[in-house]
Amino acid sequence: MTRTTIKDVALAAGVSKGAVSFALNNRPGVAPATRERILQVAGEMGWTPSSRARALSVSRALAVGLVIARPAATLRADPFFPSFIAGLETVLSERGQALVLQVVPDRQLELSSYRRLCDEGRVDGVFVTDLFVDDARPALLAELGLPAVIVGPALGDAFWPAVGVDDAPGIIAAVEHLVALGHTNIAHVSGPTSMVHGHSRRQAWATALDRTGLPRAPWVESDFSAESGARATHHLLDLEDRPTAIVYANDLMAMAGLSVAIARGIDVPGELCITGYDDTEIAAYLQPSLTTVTSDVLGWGRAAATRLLQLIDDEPATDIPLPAARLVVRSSTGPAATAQRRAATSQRGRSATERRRMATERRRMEMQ
Amino acid sequence: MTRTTIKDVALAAGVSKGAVSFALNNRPGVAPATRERILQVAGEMGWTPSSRARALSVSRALAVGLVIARPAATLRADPFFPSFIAGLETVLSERGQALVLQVVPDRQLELSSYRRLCDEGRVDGVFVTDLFVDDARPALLAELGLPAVIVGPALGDAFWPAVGVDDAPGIIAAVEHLVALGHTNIAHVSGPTSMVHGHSRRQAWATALDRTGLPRAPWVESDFSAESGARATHHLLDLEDRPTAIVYANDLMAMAGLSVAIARGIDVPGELCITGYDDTEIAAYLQPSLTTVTSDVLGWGRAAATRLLQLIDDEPATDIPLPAARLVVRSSTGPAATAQRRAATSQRGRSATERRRMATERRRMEMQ
DNA sequence: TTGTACGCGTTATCAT
DNA sequence: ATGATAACGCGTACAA
Repeated sequence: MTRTTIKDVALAAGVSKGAVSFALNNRPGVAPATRERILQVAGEMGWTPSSRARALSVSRALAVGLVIARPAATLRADPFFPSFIAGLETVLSERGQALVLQVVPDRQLELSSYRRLCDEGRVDGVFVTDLFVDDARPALLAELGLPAVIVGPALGDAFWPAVGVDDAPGIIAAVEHLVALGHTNIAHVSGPTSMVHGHSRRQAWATALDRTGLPRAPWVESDFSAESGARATHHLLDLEDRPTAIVYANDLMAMAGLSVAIARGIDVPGELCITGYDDTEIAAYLQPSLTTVTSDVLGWGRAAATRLLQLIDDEPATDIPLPAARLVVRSSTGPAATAQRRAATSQRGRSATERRRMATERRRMEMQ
Repeated sequence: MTRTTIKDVALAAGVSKGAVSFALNNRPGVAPATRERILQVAGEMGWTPSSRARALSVSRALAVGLVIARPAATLRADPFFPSFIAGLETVLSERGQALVLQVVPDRQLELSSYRRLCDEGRVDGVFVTDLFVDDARPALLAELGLPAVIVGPALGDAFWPAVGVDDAPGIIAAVEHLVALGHTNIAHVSGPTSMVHGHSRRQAWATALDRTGLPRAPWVESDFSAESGARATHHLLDLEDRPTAIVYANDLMAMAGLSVAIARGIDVPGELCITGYDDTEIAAYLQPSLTTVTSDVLGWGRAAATRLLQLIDDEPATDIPLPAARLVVRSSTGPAATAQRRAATSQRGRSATERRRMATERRRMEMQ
């Protein structure tokens, strides 16, 4: 028993292949009665057009590509891709487009990966994620003539459309939240500033500080990993003029930082406030729970997919509104008045035991 | 400027299309000199065979599929898929196979998703993950005649080959580790026992307890989420005969449980020991760091991909050895002698302040 | 080695 | 307006 083809259906319905094709893609030129009969027969025979044949004949891959250039170790800790891909899928699957995924360990292979996807005609367009400040991909894709959507904040001279949740508002909100609580020494642990989202979050932090007229605060460039977050935190806590708050560029580093603080006997948020970015599942369940920035990554994926399909089909771009990144205040941030006083007296003044008592007291209250 | 095809290359090299095809797939029947010249010309013209045309002519999709049936919320917190996919890719990409990924929100859509992938001829085979104890997919795929590899521990009457890291040894090692430390009341927080990995981990826990002759201990069925882990932990800690150790079926629930314990003023590992499963990136950086089970998910992906391609090509199965899941001992587990004593006296005996002092003392030591 | 049929829909051309 | 016919897309594979 071989696969049923359009020919079989045509034969069974007593019409030509063309008629079947027209009926299926409901295009004019087929009498309503005939169309009905054809669809009926096709349904009975359980025929679905072969996407390989279709792809060849329409000169389209009927698929789009996503290349992720990350070592497996850093990929598994990132909550972004699973949600983003889930978002893409909601749009792609209903439009009959497949998602071809490639994972490569570094940026060099990434370029050849895009090139191959294009040369082999596997995809009609691609998503570009994890953009670097100096990224070769947009130019390569322009040269290849392969439609692309940049996933992330728009770059200056964007040849390709960018679809992204701007991360600045979230970071700015975090800083403003801390300022409102009375903090004046708000440090930052950034991602690699060679990456667009590492850079933009650092920039947002600096801008927010400038706006409020606060003096420069220390920052450490890290790489989004737990290990780098821990190291950066140790560095900041060893400073003469220790910050009373640290804004991290992601949750993973923030969580590692939180642990470092606890291990050093520093009370959070009493003596040190911490904010993250991503709103990881576990963030709300930490002790203390993590104040962080959340964004609609699922919607982001939907928007990116929609935009790419428009680009591929030469349709005009519709504006897809995305909710801005939003600060979620939890218990890793708190009033600075207290924090200030405590930080000032922590070395000698108040005893370590007393500080711990206060910390536990607060936890009890949080539990209700 | 239109795409260059095999015809263009043949013309330029002064040979027939067939010759070019033979040369490219280095098959006999072409003189070495001619072959050389053809490849030379093809290289200069930058020609890569169109995978759509190839797919149609060889009656193969040249792609394999992975369908993930998870709501986005639970998908983003799972460290498994990113690593697993990275593992798949190392094998697939070098074999010229594309990975078609589908994400659907529930099990019902999952079935139609596989069916469509097959009917449209998009893939030559698929991976089946997140197997349920009573799962309809193996039968469906057998009926469709679509090659499949079950990702996970082998089921009884496996029609399809299963490739998986057995999770039992890891859980058993965790229990034995706790027993060796002197624990006698070792509870378990499981995943859904309707899922194979939820079931098998619970089973492993029970088996390990039986082996050591310990009495039945309480367990709570949860759903792998942080929220359910927290709830289960509260339940266990409210028991009359409170466990001194809890083995969780994944890190996310374990981390939530850890926070619950801390919030309730219960010292970990002093009064309660905790183990997870997955070895999430953050696990090593928690305070206390989490004892958990690690497995080579990347290698698992490689093995699954290798096996599926063998199945598709009707090649004999080669045995791909996978390292067994391994316990990683960190500081969320500790001597039970102490734990026992403390648990017994915690209500009245030793004061809360004193317990906190000891906890902090230990943290200091961990930091070195 | 070459010529050509084939895989399977889509679409342009043509006849009714 | 309906529907049939045939060319096309691009490699692969077999007969010549």
